[in-house]
Formats: sequence, structure tokens, C-alpha cells
Amino acid sequence: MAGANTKARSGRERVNYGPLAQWIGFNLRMAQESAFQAFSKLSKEIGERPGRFATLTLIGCNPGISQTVLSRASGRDKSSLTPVLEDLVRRGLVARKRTDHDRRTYRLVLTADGEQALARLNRCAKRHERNLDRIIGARDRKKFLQILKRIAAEIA
Amino acid sequence: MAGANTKARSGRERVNYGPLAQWIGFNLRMAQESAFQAFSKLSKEIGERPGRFATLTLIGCNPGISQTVLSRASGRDKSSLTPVLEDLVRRGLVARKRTDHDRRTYRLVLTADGEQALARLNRCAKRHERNLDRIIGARDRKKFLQILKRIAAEIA
DNA sequence: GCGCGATCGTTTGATATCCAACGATTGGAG
DNA sequence: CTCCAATCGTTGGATATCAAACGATCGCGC
Repeated sequence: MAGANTKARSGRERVNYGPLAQWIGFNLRMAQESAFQAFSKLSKEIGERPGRFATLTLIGCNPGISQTVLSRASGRDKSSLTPVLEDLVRRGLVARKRTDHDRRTYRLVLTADGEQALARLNRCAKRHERNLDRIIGARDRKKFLQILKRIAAEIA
Repeated sequence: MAGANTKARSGRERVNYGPLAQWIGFNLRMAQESAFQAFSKLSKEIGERPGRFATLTLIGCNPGISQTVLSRASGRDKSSLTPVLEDLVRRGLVARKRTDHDRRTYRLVLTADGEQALARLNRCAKRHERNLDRIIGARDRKKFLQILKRIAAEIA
């Protein structure tokens, strides 16, 4: 079925991906999943979850940011952030401050411990990025990054 | 903190991404999420879930494939496939056959309805891919795809 | 034959995520 | 002033995923 036979599977475990092999969407998912798994393993070594990283970085670079703005920037629903921030606050990495002129929003800031945790995560991320750079190649890195950003920005 | 101030936020809702802006891993996640959302919307129009697509395609291209092989090919744990296949079988899109020489494994095949559902999903995917192609540009498409495949293959 | 490690699909339990709805709060229209 | 729509963070319900453990089955060595 479905035309497009690139290669029938031969001996053991050879799979025919058919048209999937040429589809950006599928390969984007596979690459992201692999990269995430790899980073997950690195960050587990220092006892942090990978999902915390973008959150801590964005709070660090934008002290006083609100949860809603943070959720949009990190590409997740604001309700997903509630348990994450609860955890980060409980562990003393992030502080929530109420403002007086608008008592609905929190202003999020890193604590000293939060800065340290972020620094540790940054070292992991650097190693991870070096691995990715090695695979992508310095020559194509800039263009690759640029295309990723265009996809994120324009497909919505 | 964290050095690297590309731009302080000014008026409304300007967020400083700091070093995140240059990281492949983060941008890979954002691009994948956006692309998946877009495809999700398209496939919802025809009443299918986006996760079913790779599954149906791989079964179609590899009639008789087992669940374990299918799970590895589609990049998901085999236990994630159990409810998906239950649903596809219940709706009559996929048939499971027991083999006589190995009664542990199923052999998965598409039914006629499954072929039709896949054809509908394929039309969605083509539209989706055209949008991605427009963003990426024909000139860079091949290289982009190649890099995605290398990441998926080599980072693990 | 027999037994035991490996494999297949499922179950179970834990996360992470989305979406819709909610209560509290704000700010603007009248 | 007084409402009322909009916004903020949370809650509740649904789905998707993984990892570990399980029962059934296989196949190999002996």
C-alpha cells in the first residue's frame, strides 16, 4: 500500500519508513525526542529534571516576570507551570513576590540557591550543546537555528 | 545573572531569552511543539488524532509488523502503543493477527478502512508539509532533513 | 525432554501536558 | 461610583507518555 517502497525489510528488524522518511514533521519529532532524552540523562546526573531548565533561565533573565508571560515564553500552558513553580519554590530555588498594585500576579525571581542550580544546569546544557554542535557542524549551525526559529514563529 | 543580555524588555511583554536564544535544544523543542500543534489542528478537522498518523503509516508500509518493532520505529515506548492499537482495532482500522509459530507477537495490518483513514491523514500531512516547506525554503530542505536525521541517530 | 534466560504485549504507577472553568482582582465605560 | 469584561493563577478532567514489573511464550543448551 501507500506506494513509495524505499526498501523492503530484509534480515532482522529492518523497517520501511515509506513517505515518513521524507517528512519534516516526523523527523523533527524524532530529533527533538532524542535530544531531549540525551539532555534528560545529563541533567539527571546532577539531580535536576530537564523541564526545569528553561523555566529557571527565563526567570533569571527576566526577574519579576509573571507566570503567564513565563508560560508563553517557554511554550507551555500556564496551568502546567503551577506544579513546577510550586516545586521550585518549595525547594527554595525561586521566590514569588506579590505586588501591591496588582494582587493577581506573582513576580518571580531566583534565589541564591536558584542561581546555583541554574549554573549547574548550564554546565550540563553546555555539554549537551557541544554534542549537538558536533553533529550539526559549525558551518550549518547558524542556518539550522534560524530555520528552527522560523518554524516556531511562523507555523502557528 | 547568567551574563548575556541581548535586550532588556521594554514596553509590554518583551522577554529576554538570554542564552536560551542560541541553544539548539530549546529551539528544537519550540519548533517541534509548534509544528505538532499545527498538524494537530489539521488532523482534528478530519476527526483523527495526530499521534495515529505515524502508527498507521508504519503499519501500512510494513504489513505484519510487531508492536515492539513498531514502537522502536515510531520512537515511543511499546507500552504507549497498547491503548493506541486498542483504539485502532476497536475502530476497525487495524487488524491484529496471531501467528502460529510465535504466539507472543501480533502481526499488525491495515484494514480497508485503515487504508482510507491513512489516505485522509496523508492529505492533511501533505498540506502540513507544504507549509513547512514554504517556511524552510526548497534550497535548505534537504540539508535540514539530513541534520534532523543525524541528531535522531547519533545523539542517543 | 527440561529448564532458564530472553522476548512479547500488558498492567501499573508516576509525570507532564493540555483545555475549560473557576474565584479573585483589575480597570475602564457609563 | 458601579458594573462588567478582561486578566491572573489555580483546579479538575482528560490524554499521552515513560519506566518497571508481570505472565505467557519461545528457543537454546544440555
